[in-house]
Amino acid sequence: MDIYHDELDGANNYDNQIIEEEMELRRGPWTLEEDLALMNYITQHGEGRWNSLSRSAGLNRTGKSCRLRWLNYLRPDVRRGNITLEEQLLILELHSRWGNRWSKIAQHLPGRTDNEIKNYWRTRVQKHAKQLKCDVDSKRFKDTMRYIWMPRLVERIQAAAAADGASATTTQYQLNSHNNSSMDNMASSQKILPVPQADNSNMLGNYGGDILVNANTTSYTVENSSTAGSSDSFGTPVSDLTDCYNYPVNQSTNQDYYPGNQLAYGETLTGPAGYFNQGSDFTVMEPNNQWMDDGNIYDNSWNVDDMFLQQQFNNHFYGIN
DNA sequence: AACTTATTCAACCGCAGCCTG
DNA sequence: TCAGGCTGCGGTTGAATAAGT
Repeated sequence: MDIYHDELDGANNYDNQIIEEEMELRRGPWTLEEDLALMNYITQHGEGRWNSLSRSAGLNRTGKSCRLRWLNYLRPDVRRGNITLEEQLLILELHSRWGNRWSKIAQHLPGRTDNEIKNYWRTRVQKHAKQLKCDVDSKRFKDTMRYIWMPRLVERIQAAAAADGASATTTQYQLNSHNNSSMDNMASSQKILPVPQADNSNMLGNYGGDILVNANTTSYTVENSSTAGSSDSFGTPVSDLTDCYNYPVNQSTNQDYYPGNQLAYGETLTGPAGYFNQGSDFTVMEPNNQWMDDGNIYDNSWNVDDMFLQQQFNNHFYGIN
C-alpha cells in the first residue's frame, strides 16, 4: 500500500496537466531513498537554492520540504534525543525574554531545531499552563516558571551533577537572593532565581552545551556538568521536570537507521530533594513513587512533578499548603 | 482484547521579508 | 518601482504510538 495514495485520489477531477503536477510532488513522510538522495546531493553540492536543489537531486518534493527535512532531521549536527535539563532551563529563560521566537531561541541550542523547541514548548510547557488553569502568557504562569520551575531545574541539574561525581568538573549555580516583591512571601530558605533583565541582550553570550548565563543580576551557570552538551550526553538525555518517564523512542518512520534514536532514559535522574521547604518531600507526597530500584535511579514522577508544581503554584498564589 | 483518549513530533501551510531582474 | 521567486519563520495538522478504561 502506497502511503502516498492520497496524491492520486480524485485524479479524475483534474485535467492531465494538473494530474501530472499532483503526481510529481510527493508529500508526507520521507523515505530512506529520498533522505539518501538529499544527503548525497547536499554533500556534493552544498545546501541552498532549495527548489532547484530538489529538481537536481531528482526529488519530487518542494524546495521547502527539502529544506525542512535537511534542517530538522538530516543535518549532520542535528541533535537527536530528549531535551536536557540545561536545555530546558535555557528554553524557559530565552522564551521569557523573546517569546515565540523559536528560530532565535534555537540559535542558542546547537543542534536543536526551532521545530523541536516549538514542539517542546507546546507539548510540555503549555500543557502545564493548562493543568495549572492559567494562560501560558499570563504573569502567573510566567512567575511559576521563573520561581518554581526554573529553580527546580537548577536543583535537578545540580543533583545530576553531584550524582555524577568526579566527572562534573565544575558545576556552579548562583542563586542570589532577590528583590522581587511577588516572591517575598516565600520562605527565606528558598532559593530564588532572579528575574532576568528583559533588556539585557548580552545575558546569554553563547551556549556550547553549557548554560552560560551572565547577567548583572546574576542567575545561574553550568559548566561542564554531566548533562550539559557534551557529546557523550547526547544519547542519554535526562527527561525534563515533568516528563520524567521513559519516552517512546523516536517515532519517525526512518528511526531504524538513526542510531541516535536508541536512547536510554532516566539514567541520571535523582529524586527531588526538597528544594522548597514547603512539604516538598516527595517520598511523603507520593509514597508509591520509587526513586531507587535495584541500584538504578528512576524517575517515574510525571505525577510527582505535576504535584510539585501544582503544590508550589497553589501555595504561592493561593496560600494553600 | 478491544476500544477510546492522550501525547508526541515530523511535516505542511500561509505569510512576510528579501533578492533579483 | 514592481513583479515573481526564494527563504525563513511561526502556527497548525495529522499519523503513529502510548496510556487509560
